[in-house]
Amino acid sequence: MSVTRLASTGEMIGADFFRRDPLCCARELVGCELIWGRCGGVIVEAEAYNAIGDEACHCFVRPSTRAFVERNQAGAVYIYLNYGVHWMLNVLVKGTENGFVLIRALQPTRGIALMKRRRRVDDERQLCSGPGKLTQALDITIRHHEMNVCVNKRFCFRKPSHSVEVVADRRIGIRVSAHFPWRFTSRDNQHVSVRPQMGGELRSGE
DNA sequence: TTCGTGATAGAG
DNA sequence: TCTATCACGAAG
Repeated sequence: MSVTRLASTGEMIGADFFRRDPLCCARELVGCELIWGRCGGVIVEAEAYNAIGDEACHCFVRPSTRAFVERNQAGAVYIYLNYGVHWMLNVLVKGTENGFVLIRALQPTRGIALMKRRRRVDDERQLCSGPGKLTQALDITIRHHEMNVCVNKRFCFRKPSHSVEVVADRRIGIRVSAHFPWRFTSRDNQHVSVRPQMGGELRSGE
């Protein structure tokens, strides 16, 4: 009986990774493992937000977000409370284009029992299959805001041990600029928050 | 489908 | 001060 292992190589992702552009970072983060203290999981869903020309990015409407970009280095986490309930985990990309990657879903790999207690669910698919779920499972809150994930081995990203097939489709949950195909998911993965639309993959001319 | 929840920003 | 908005999730 074969079991799919989703372990990472152990090689930590450095700041250079985030000194490029948000699309490229979001796409390549799929398959990487997020380590957060005693817990972690493989990223199976991520979205890109561009600081310039993207109405859905907080930079478009929030002066405080633009200030965050100015004062922080690539790899800093940007955390905010959504709908008064859910913390959102983003990573600052500061390079050829500035912006953020929103981490939207994980396939749990470590600290699963602890995450189940925090989430008060037993089904592993319910642990981290959404941006608000994963922050609850990993106990990510505003206290982590502005922490840099490229300098601390306890809170970092690790490169994948194997390549993953990535699907690009429209971003979800936003009311503006949703047409950009800037959501990246791991193909057929059961831990993705919402399955990509049929035919929603990257097509030429989009 | 509806609704809770609080940070943020902008108007008055 | 007041109000609109919001990258969500759970319940029904």
